[in-house]
Amino acid sequence: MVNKEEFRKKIIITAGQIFSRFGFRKTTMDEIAKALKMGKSSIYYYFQSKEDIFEAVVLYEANVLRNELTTAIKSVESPVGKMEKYVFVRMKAFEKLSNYYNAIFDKNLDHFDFIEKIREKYDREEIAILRLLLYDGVRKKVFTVANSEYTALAIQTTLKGLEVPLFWKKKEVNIDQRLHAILDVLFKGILIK
Amino acid sequence: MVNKEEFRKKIIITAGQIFSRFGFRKTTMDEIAKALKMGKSSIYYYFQSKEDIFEAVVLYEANVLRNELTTAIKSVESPVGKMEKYVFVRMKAFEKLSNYYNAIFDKNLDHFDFIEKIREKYDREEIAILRLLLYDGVRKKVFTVANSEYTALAIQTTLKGLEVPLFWKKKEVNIDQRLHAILDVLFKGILIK
DNA sequence: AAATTCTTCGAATGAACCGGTCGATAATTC
DNA sequence: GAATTATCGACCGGTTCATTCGAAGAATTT
Repeated sequence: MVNKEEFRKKIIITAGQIFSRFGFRKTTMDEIAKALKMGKSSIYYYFQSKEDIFEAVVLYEANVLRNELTTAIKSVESPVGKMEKYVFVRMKAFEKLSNYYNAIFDKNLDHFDFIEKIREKYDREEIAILRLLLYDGVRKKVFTVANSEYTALAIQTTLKGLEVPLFWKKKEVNIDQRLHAILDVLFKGILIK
Repeated sequence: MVNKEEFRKKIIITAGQIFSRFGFRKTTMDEIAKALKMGKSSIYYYFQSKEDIFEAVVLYEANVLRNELTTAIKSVESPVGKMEKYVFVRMKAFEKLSNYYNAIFDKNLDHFDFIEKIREKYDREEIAILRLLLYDGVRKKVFTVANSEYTALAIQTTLKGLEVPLFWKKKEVNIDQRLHAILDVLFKGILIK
């Protein structure tokens, strides 16, 4: 191995794939080890515990999401496009992540308070981004917003509302459809006539 | 409950959803019971064992697939359309079913020989359908096939080849793309010039 | 309404599983 | 060839899980 840190990352990515598929509980150390073609005990050379791996995965995944989101909004010019892109990428990511959450709501997972921390931090970042998108739209005379802070908060609340069914049942999700509808409403209520 | 058989079916459908998501091994009786809003022990009034439920689910699912396939090919007129539709529906179904298989390849699942039986029966049926589709195409002067039996077998082999990556890794599957390519090749090699 | 049958369930059980430890032993570095 | 780094098999104790069993709640029959 080139480097211990390198290999930790490999573990994080591999474990992340399994976690995201089966959740924390249903994923076993043996599976992770097998996927890495190594003995179960070897993993403990790199991580203290299963929970530690999980934490690292969530941290890593949060970073990936952050990057995806920032590149996503950079890839489009128009305020409407940026907002659309942001919302889509965000929801797509949460769809993928829903299994992590399912795992967490699973049982007595009180000791995962770091998730709460991440979520809070991420929420603040999201508000900031949304406010920026709104502000940019206003500057370009495409949006009309009384108070960007409050509007950003409102949008975030809506997005969180969309998350719920994802974590509720894996059944058919008409998310796309509802997403379009919501964006439509959002813009029609926001755009300068 | 209206009827014991009715309720067995309900169990099969509910259990099927969970099995298809987590596989045989990772699905617990408690989960099935909870999804049915009943005590775990109650399930044993309807089924002898977890394996029995699994068998019933696979049987049921095989039937569903059969129906989907026959209605699919009936929904289109042209031989090319029939063949396309058949192949698409079949691959879509196998994509969904891949988790079942993952479950089976999991461990020492030797006692699931009924799967082998079903597969054999299904393979024979598939050959029959494919041969019919080919024969129909020939009759309508759209296909030109030397020996419909052999050609049907060749097509089936190709389809099975497509299954492999599904059961290999859950990773991004560019199945759709490859499917199109294969159908293209198939028709170009088969169609009357 | 008593008896009988159908259905549900909580508690118990024994076996398998699983996260984590430990000491041995390769593999690599110095 | 000693020291350090990395891997692993075997094991442990607690947990989980499929399954059993007997009790008892509903429903039906007598």
